Amino acid sequence: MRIATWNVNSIKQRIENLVAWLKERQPDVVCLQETKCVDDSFPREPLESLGYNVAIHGQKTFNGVAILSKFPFDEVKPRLPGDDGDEQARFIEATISAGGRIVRIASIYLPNGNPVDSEKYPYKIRWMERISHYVSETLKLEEPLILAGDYNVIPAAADVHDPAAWIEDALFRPQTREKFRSITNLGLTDALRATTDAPGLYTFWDYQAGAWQKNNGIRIDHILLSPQAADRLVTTGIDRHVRSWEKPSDHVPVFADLAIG
DNA sequence: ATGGCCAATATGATTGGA
Repeated sequence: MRIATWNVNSIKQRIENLVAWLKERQPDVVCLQETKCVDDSFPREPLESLGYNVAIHGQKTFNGVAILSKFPFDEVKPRLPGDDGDEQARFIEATISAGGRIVRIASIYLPNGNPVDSEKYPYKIRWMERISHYVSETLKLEEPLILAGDYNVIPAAADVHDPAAWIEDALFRPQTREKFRSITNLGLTDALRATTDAPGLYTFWDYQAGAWQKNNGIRIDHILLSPQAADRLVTTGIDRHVRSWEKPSDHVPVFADLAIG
């Protein structure tokens, strides 16, 4: 099974690039973030005609997550548990059966958290605590579990072009990295870092200030695996060439191949 | 990492993103 994640920064603006990339990379499952549209106007048809089942959880203007899967969905659940008052569409979970095995997949769009002296940072931290709780509960199922998405977390200095410039930022400040480690320390494997130690592997380049041309990037899109999934990890990749296409997202797809299904 | 961008909103200035 090939599973990927991509923050598309508007599904409507990116549908042509998404279709082109799906044909090229042929993923079985794709977690999308920042779809930025309500469920009724999500462009399902071009994806369904490529053979994907489509599960969506969107809202007007902002956020929005989705899962595409060539395997049928057994169960789909939007919303991260732990705060019924949270109206932001940042989480959807689905289970599929692949190779006679239940696989649980979540598409995650973790809050940015900037500026750190606003309410946005405590919201990010609370969201990370909710993910922690979800992970500790879900790992008890001992299933292959894949949490893929835009975490808005730079895990380590090797994951940013200029670490010093980011040290106060909500994506990289020590408290954020500490919280991220507390999540992975529950027993999750960062798929990319399980397959390579190379520095300079980025998934996001800002539209501004020539960031792409200068390779001024950061790695914030991650595929995290439960032990039952990590044991079947074969390889990973980042499709950075997609950033140079016409009308690009500021993020590029990340994928992992698992020996499942 | 801010000068420089992009998307959504009923539209032209504001908000959000990272």
